[in-house]
Amino acid sequence: MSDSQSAPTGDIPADFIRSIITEDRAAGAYDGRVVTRFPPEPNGYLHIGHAKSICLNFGVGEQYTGARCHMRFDDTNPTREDIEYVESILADVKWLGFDWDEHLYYASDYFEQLYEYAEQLIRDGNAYVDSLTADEIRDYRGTLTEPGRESPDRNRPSEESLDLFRRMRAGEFEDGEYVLRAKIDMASPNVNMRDPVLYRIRHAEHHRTGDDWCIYPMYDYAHSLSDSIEGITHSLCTLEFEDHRPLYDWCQEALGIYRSRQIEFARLNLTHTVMSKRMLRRLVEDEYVMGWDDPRMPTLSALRRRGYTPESIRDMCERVGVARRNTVTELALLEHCLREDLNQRAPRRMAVLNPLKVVITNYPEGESEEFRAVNNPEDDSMGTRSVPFSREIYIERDDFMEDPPRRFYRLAPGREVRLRYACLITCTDVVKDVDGNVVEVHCTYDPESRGGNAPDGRRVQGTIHWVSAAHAKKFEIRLYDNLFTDPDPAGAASESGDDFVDLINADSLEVVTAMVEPGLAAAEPGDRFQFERLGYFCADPDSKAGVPVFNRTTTLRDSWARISRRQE
RNA sequence: UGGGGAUUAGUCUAGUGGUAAGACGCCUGACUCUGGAUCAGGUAUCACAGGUUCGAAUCCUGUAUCCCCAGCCA
Repeated sequence: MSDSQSAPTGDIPADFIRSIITEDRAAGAYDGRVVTRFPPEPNGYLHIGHAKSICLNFGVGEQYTGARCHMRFDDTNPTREDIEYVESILADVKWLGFDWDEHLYYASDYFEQLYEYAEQLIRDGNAYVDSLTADEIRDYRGTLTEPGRESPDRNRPSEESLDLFRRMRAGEFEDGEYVLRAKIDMASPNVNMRDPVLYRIRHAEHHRTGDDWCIYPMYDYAHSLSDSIEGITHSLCTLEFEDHRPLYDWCQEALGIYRSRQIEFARLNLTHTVMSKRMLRRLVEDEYVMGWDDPRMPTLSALRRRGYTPESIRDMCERVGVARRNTVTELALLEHCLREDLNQRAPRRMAVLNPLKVVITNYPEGESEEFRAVNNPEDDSMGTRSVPFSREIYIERDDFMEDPPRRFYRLAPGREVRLRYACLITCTDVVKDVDGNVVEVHCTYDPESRGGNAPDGRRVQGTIHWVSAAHAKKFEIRLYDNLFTDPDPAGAASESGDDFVDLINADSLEVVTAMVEPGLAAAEPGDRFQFERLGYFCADPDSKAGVPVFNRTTTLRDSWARISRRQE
């Protein structure tokens, strides 16, 4: 048996971070506690990349007994933040299925305490108020290969710095007049350690503290201390903060406060999309997409609207794992996770996206009947439904070919196929317009095959979906394709010197009016279905009562498409 | 030699001195009232070059390539 106290709950993935945590527990570090945190700045919408961090931090918080994960907003820059973002972020984390219980925090809640700590740094000679301008500070900082120079204010007596710092807080100075700097090492090979700025003056209204403050702490300082204040044991962040770790440690050490450990991991990148905030904002603001939740965006709100399940996203994050290597995960993995999930739970329906009329010439005019259709072959408990059938139906244009190639086993002149759940039909005639386009197909049906099989046991190769013309509803369906056909749009753009928006897939959105089975009129926004042989679809919030609008979440795997492509 | 990281199949991840594992993708085939799902099989010698060792993806040395850092952003 395992030793009870340090035993993790359930199966824990063996990534390097969890290995560290498990070892720490076994060694009794942090009194056996495990506390992580997810710390976004409320200045934008969460995207699929954030999902990895959320799954990691909240995942760890769930997997070890007694562990927890704090939800914390790193709201230290009032000029770019807004309450709108904190609300959307909270909603997205909840949607993914995570819970912070009562542990919702804001760095801004610690402003007073952070200020006190800053005074302590000054008193201890570990920080000073500097009057250099932003340009001068940059100049004094040196370069990557040359050491920096000390500011003339570096040896300002601490009483004087203390006085100036208090007056900074009191609002006696303009933005930029003074900053508080840590006194570390201007010659450090790590430029982050060359007396980094800890506080700046910003006469701006903060979305939570209003105008209580006109000085705001910088990220490195606020983050390190917030972690310490909350007793975070493992502070998990992305690779680009690696060079900040010495400063993170310095802040806690100089103050002699609780020590947290920062551990960096590689962020998630996905093919066929962009993930940088700058690019996503551009797509929205220049109206290449309809908004942050346009179903083609990689934001969590967009994926939700498109029909992705939170389970599929979490599954993908788990499969991708956690490591320190910069990588790009194939979109195909996310799509696989999605299909696997939806295959189990999405009820089946029939819809024809690109209709071709079929007249069943030996079926009595004006009559109709109903066939029993299985709602989900993967789950009997989902039951069956009845689908109306009549003399005229619609089938998919792609399911008929006048002159079919090898291995095409759908409808063609003289061929017999099965209408799913209904009966066998044989094509007897083709009606064309003056230009020679097929506008209608005539078939006969075998009355003995009602239900789908012929009593003589003969087999057909193809089964196609259909909708009764007399009963069909016409609904709008939005078909989405990747926003970028290039797997690495950001990389391709920077390599060729093009603007990344020039790489946008012109066919990323196609709107069609489809013929669908009548029962679908009752679909509510958010309802997901599999339209048989086509893909997964989700009713959009744009739906009106009785008139849903569907988004295609993703297609089904299509091996015929691959075969026919290869035959060309 | 500015500093810090990384390098295992098309992609992601495991393996931490004993003869490369899993997932996605792709390819074969079986099955099928979704060309879906499912099932079976296939798909790399571990960036490179040396060295240590009976034995190296794992240890040592060197080389190469890629990523991050010079905001009063996070």
